[in-house]
Amino acid sequence: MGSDVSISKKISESAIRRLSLYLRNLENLEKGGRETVSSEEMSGQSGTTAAQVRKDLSLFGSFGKRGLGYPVSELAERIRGILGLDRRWRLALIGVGRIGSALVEYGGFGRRGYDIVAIFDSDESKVGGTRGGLTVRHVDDFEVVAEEENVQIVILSIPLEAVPSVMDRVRGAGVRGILSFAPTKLKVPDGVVVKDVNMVMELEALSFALSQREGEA
Amino acid sequence: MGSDVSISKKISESAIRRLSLYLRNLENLEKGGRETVSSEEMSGQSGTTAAQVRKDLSLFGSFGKRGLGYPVSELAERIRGILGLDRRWRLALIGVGRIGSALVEYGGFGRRGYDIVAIFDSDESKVGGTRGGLTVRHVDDFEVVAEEENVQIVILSIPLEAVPSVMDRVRGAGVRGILSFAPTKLKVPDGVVVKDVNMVMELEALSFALSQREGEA
DNA sequence: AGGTGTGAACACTTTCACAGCA
DNA sequence: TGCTGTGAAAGTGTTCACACCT
Repeated sequence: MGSDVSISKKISESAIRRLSLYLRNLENLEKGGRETVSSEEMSGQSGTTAAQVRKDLSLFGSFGKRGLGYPVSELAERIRGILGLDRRWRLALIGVGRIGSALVEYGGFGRRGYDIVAIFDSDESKVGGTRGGLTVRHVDDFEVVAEEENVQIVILSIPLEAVPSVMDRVRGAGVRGILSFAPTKLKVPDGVVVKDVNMVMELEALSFALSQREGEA
Repeated sequence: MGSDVSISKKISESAIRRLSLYLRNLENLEKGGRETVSSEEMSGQSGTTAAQVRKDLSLFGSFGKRGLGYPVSELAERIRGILGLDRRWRLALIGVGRIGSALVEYGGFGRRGYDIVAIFDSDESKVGGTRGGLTVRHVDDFEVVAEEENVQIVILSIPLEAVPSVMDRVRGAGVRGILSFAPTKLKVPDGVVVKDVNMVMELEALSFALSQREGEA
């Protein structure tokens, strides 16, 4: 039955991350005018194996042609569909510190379907200022504005001590997705999805690996 | 010779990430003056299970006391040792754009043992300027300076198109660890460890999860 | 009693290897 | 022939359950 749409299997986190990587590589190939690509070549660009690429793609359907490979543009389009990038998302950013400001001013999110529609801070001296063309609002107004602006995803770039109070507001607003830069495991109700970006954790994984290596040979 | 040092078992990436999280939670407990903590409580703060916590810790030794739990300060100290945080690391940052500047100016790395000792860019108009008290050097000087300054880890906050030329220099300098914000899989020689921080990938994993949910119920 | 440390069972992910289609 | 799609095998990571120590 052509139930192409709703996926019943459980898709792993890592498979999704790889899809995201494949997509970026496909988009580069597309720019170069390439028509088809093999799982072998895709694996080289993604640091994985050809079998892994085929398995990942086969979770969502049969996109390739045997003997030929995958059609570049079509596959890219399919992956965009899978990742929910065939639509636009409305984001709010809370915490206009160094990282928060850098993110708003970066402006590259829009190109990938993510529109930052409102930004917030609790610091009165920042409220009313602008970043990347948006006016900083007070975080006390978050629930109202989030509703008005139909915010679906929140980017949290706030320090540890701000987490409890800010999270009360975020939960109150019924936001379903959070991209968190806060250095802690957020507590959220069922149904809310959190992804963490944690530089310190990555650095620590790095120093662990380097320390290990020193011990050897 | 307590064979405490070199670990023979294979330690998973995820176990290390959890250790990093445990450490942060332990340091918070320490501030609150807590003496001991159970795997049960640690699991609550880390979003995992008590068994997982015990397994993770047991990979490196027996730090707890049956019937009592783990001594907070001592365990924190042990984890710091495991993660290679009982020493200082010398970092260089390449790419003083928005993200790069935010990272240097953040200044919080020093507190955790990571000293940024030099910063680089290829943009002549930025070279000679300062960020967080450091003078921006030209990336052409990277190899020389990295040697002089004994750089062990590089933070790469550069755009895609700069990757090939910058990576030539980084490889040439014999750096062993890279924390990359570049939106691609870096190609490095054996023995060089790379950790990626990729916000777009996390956002895409988020929109995938949210899209899935919409299909349901 | 209370809570760790850990082998054994289970669950999930990746790799292999090959049938089958263009 | 060339390369996909996929069951089956191998490998990894997580959970269970309980012996054992304080």
